[in-house]
Amino acid sequence: MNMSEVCNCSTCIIKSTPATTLNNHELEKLCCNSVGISFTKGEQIIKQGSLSTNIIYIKDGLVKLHMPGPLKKDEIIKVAKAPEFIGLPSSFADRVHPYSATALTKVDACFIDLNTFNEFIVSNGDFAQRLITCLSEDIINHFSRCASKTQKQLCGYMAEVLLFFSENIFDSDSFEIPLNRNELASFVGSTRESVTRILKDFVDDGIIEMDHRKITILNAELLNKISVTG
Amino acid sequence: MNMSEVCNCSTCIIKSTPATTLNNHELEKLCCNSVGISFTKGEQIIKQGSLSTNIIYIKDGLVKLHMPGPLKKDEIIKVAKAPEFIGLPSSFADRVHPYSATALTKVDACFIDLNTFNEFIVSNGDFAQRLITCLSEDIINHFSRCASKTQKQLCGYMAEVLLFFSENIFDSDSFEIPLNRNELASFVGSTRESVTRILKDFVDDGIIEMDHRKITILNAELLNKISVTG
DNA sequence: GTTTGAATGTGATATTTATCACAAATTTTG
DNA sequence: CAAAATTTGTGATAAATATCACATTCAAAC
Repeated sequence: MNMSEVCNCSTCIIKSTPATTLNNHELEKLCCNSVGISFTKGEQIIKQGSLSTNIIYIKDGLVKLHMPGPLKKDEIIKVAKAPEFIGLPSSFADRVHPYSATALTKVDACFIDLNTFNEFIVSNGDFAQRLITCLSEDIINHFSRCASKTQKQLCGYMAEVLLFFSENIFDSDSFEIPLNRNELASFVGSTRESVTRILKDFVDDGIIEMDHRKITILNAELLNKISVTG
Repeated sequence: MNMSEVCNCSTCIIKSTPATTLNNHELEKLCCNSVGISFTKGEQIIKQGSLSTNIIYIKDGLVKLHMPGPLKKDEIIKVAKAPEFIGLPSSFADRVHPYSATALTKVDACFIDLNTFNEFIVSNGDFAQRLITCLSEDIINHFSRCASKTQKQLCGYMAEVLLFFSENIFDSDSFEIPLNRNELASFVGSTRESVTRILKDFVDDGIIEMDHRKITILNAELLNKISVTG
């Protein structure tokens, strides 16, 4: 964790949507009440159970949100890609984070003082409105992800997840999955062994090519069909 | 659907948390831009795919939020109990409802003009803040429900659902489940037959008493243990 | 009150996925 | 680079749940 980041909110080019509504004065205030922090791969950004005293904005990198499920098993709720806020809901509801967040790559984050953020919400209606949109989109995404997970069987959901990485995260047919098999399992809600087997099936059927974590999608159309069919 | 409700926002005693921050002038405005509508059991309040042009606030009754999952199967996302907003996220994100809402009992609802609501967000910071809290709580609840659903096996999640109805909805050990077996199945993410069997097991083990949809929890402690153990 | 249709229960069976046990490969560490 | 630790693959088996087919009960309509 490196806190020596020198950066200026006014000139920052990776502003969040809400932050684009801030005027110069507000941006200065934001700058004085936030700090840039870098994390290396594997470092914990949010610790489940801790108090949420900062708003966390990811400027660069990939993050996994995960929580120990009702049973002991760790469950990955979401793989988030910068730029994006993480842990927003817990800042406004419980105040205590129900989940952890861990860096999957090198991550640059801004930690913003919660009170300052709240002042913007109260004093700047547009800011509040944009923030509400961010939260709303997050819920809706989660709804559909959850529905897929419950209804599709494993191969269908695995296919969806591969397409998610390809389309939403890496924007490429070829990418290195930032999760090991165990993490993949807790992302799709299954076990390491089952994940291995499904992936092998995809390889055998010529749908993907795989070299450890490196995956190349050879037949996106078929993969999509599997994802849709379930 | 009955639109002849006469009610006054200023004197309304089932105000939403955000609405408690409104001053007299704003309440009057709310009143002019909202309308009370009643629904009978089974009526559709939100139709999936329709445009969200109103904020919907449930003043009385039970509602199910449900959407056709990735496969054809209907999935019940949530059983909501008044007082509560429904369909909030879609009003601020997509504008098109990703799910339907159907009355499980007689329902009294307020349909509030979206523009008016947005004006409050922009002009009244406290209103915005309370609304953000509502949304945040909703996400966090959904996170944990989703985690339970994926990780617990059916009997564990069924137990959780029974306790949910008992504790969160009816506040009683004895209640009439407002869903038929098929709906229950799409709530817990399983099939009608499996739901029947699990429920029967609970009866056989003396954990619940059951007469059709009427359920009495005899051994809440054990039910809770099953829910926690998964 | 019969009739009709929907909802529910139940057994037999098939599928899917988890679990266990261990081997092989890979990465990390000293 | 060797040793240790972690991650991954794989087969055999078990467990959970879905599916199918049909009987039964319940609710609604005439």
